[in-house]
Amino acid sequence: MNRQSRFSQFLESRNLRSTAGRRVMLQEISALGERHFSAEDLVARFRRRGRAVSRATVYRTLEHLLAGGLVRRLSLGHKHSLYESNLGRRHHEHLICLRCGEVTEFGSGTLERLLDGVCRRRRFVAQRLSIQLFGMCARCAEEGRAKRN
Amino acid sequence: MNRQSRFSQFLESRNLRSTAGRRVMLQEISALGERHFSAEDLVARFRRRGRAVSRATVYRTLEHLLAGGLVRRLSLGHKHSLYESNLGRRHHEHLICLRCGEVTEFGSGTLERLLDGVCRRRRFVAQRLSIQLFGMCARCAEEGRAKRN
DNA sequence: GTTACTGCAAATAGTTTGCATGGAT
DNA sequence: ATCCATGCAAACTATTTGCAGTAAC
Repeated sequence: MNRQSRFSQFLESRNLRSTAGRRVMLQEISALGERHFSAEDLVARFRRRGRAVSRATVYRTLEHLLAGGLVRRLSLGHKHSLYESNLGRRHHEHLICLRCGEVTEFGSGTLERLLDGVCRRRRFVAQRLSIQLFGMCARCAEEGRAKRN
Repeated sequence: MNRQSRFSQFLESRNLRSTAGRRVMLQEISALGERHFSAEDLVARFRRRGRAVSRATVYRTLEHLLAGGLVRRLSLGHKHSLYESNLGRRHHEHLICLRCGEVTEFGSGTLERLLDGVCRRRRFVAQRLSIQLFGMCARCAEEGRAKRN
């Protein structure tokens, strides 16, 4: 099932209406592919393309997309949230470089199985994982080493 | 090495001064044991005990304690940060119940080794892990099941 | 004596909300 | 016709900051 129809279905299932703003948002988010984006990024992109969607609507729609599992919200150490499209993507988590800000992704079946085990043992029903490793990427670590020598 | 002397040492190493406010904060945080607390919690506790430390100082001192590794900052899904004392504690991560808000901890050597491997392979130097599982605790899941039947 | 620390209040930034109007069903 | 969605601006919340006075070294 594609993004469009998943969204329509979600809207219908909750008695939400298919409006221009919502369709544009879904479209724009699809266009962003695997990139991370903030609410503000979206507002700016809409402006640039002359299809204004207000900040309020962006935030409200993001809530719906989150509830419907079409996007994922990330906490990568900024005071604002970032989001990423969540359709047709393998589960993954993030490595964040504290020096240059680079964000890379990693996924691991072993990791997921391990956490599944943790949950099963505690009869905890996980709905959402949030895993981030903060540190220094290879390049920055290398530069740091060079400087110290 | 105990908390007090680790803190003194940290202050000294950075040319920071040992002030009343900072000592009181360290004390109060020790008294909180393994509990999680917000910046605001601390301000309130100081008020109640008649040893006022201003909000600004609380935030500024928390920064130092974080830098010195004496406390850890947690993102448990609120808009404010929570903190926990980080001395004499085994590494652990958190399970957060989205229904009742209960937070439980879990630690796993296997998990740490696994993530170490991920980092080594990418030559990423991890400084800090942030792992949260959001979902439903055993009790809430049970109640949910009961209600649906 | 020098320099760092503190408290206050104001500033900041991201996000949320009330309300009047417009649009989907 | 109903009731949900939108835009605007104002509200809100956690956190940060400038500054003038105070305390540690």
